[in-house]
Amino acid sequence: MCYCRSMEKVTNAYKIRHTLAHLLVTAIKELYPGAKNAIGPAIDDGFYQDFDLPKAVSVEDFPKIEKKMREIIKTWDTFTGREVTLEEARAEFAWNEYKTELLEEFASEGKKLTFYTSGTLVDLCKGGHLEHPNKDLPIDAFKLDRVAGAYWRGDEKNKMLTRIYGLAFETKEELEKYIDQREEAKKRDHKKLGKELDLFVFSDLVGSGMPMFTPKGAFIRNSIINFCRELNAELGFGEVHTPNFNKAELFKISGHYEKYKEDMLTVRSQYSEEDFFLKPMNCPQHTQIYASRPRSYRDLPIRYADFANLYRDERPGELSGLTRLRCFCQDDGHAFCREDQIKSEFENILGVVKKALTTYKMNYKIRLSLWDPEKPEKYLGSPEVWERSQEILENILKENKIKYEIGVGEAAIYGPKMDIITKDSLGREWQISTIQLDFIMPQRFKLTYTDADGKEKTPVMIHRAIVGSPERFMGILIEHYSGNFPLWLSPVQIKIIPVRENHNEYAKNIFELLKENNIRVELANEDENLGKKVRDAKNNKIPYWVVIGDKEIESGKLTLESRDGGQMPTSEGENGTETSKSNVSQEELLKKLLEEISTKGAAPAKLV
RNA sequence: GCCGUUGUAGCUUAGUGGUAAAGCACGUCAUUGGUAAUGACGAGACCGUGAGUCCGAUCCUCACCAACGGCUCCA
Repeated sequence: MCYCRSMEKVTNAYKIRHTLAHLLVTAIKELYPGAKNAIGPAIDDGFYQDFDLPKAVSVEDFPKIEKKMREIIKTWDTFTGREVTLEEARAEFAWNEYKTELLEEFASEGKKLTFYTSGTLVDLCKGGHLEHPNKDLPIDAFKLDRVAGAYWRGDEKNKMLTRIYGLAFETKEELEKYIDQREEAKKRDHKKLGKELDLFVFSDLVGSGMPMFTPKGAFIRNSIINFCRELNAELGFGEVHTPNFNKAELFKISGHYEKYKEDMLTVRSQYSEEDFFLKPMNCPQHTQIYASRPRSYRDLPIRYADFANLYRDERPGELSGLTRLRCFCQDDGHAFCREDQIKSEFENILGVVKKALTTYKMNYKIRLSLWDPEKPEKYLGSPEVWERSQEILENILKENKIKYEIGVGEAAIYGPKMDIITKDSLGREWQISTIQLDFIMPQRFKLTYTDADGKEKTPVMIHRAIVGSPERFMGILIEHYSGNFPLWLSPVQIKIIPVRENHNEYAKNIFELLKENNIRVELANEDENLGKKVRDAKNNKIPYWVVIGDKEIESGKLTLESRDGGQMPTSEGENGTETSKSNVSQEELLKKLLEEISTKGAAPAKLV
């Protein structure tokens, strides 16, 4: 069965991948009698195929399955299709409830039913195969990759099927290249680099999804937060400080209790009947700061920022490094404003988001996240309010000529949003920045302001985050920079390396000079040889180091060396590239460092 | 939570039904060395946790915990 999306381009690689999915079906049905095949599309790096299997398949069975596939392919001369009647289709797939469900659905939608045949295979399919599989399929350019569970039709209420993933390319070389690239990407993995560079740790005793940041890691996390603070000040967001747990009542009014109770952690007090909850977000509390005194239309927008810890009871299988945690924070902010202020508020925030991501040299895309009108129960508020608020957001993007894609069903429970999406080293997408429009929460908390005409009105609430969650963002940044943090984010910025013991004193003077100027400097005065000291600096991905020996002392000039040849690190950058050397005076060194730190480097971020 | 994989020293890994090996890192001593591995010696692990089978379990079985890759979810 194929799952060809009509938009999909039927390239040769597509045909190969799609044909392989059919081939896998045939092999599995021979090796596992009683196996039922469900869907099996071509994907970016190969294909997958879902099965309902009589017994478990594990990766150890892959060689046997691949061998069978290579046998069967010899018997596939042609791949031909023909249209069939609903009756014929029903009869052919009476044994397979998944196919039956699909063919009934296609028929009811008035779609044509087609069977495709090759060798002994007969499958319900739209087409898009190699015409002569035995001649055209490169049999050494595919490899079964992994096995995973997947719910039938993506619904967790349905039966879990076995999904077998395969890698497939047009040539063996491409396959090998892809596997190598994936290995390389794994070297950038923030979980691996986080350990190697001593940035954060987990402990079985502390619990899963609860990272502890070491001094170096905490430095980076704090630097990310402090940069958010600078940007918040620019936008007029005043930082507030709020408690970590609240009465349940707060979340009942906000609506989170009803919709997200399962994801909230309970706190019990021996002095009160009702449970408390560790807060999974800050917005309800911020409404109460707003509500603490009467507000005039002249006061708006009123803007609060918050970096409080948040707690979410994520399911164990969903946790992942720093990108998905149970305890984390957001660079959260809420603006309460009038309707006529929505546009400028959004534009200002968009501008600052762009500035931040430009500074970090991140690539990103913008998604307009809308509600799913077919599942209104997932959201708060009436369809009219949703239509109106979605239109406002879309118009802002259009007027500012900003490229965006639409994400149906990606909205927050209380309103539509603009999300900034970026990728990790393995190509998985993560939301970072977000700007959300909310007409609902202010109503639920009965927030008001007095308008120019003396009447009480309800403000609009804008929820926003510049980097999303500093922890997640740090994980993505580690991969983005391959651990080669720019100078302003580096826990250690420069290392002073004396060649021999008798150079230690001179080196110490330079160390003190830099330290007095708030440069994060280390002195390598341990009794080790030069090679080892330099190696340590490189392994720790320290941006700069200075070697001090007789030459330097005589000339009064320093030999400054840089981790990345003087270039700012890129996501393609890696350890071990050539370093650059230059001779500078102490004053020049200090000036150069201070300038690079204060500007944070600068080059336009690419909108992809 | 579900499907699959994994868990041996700080790190990376080897290995076995009879309580375990190596490299790096670490410590001591020697080496005063000009840019990715100076030498010698030493210390370091009840083999994720708990139970079971066995004369005996790191190894086999079960349960739990945790990590990784997916699915679902992601305020």
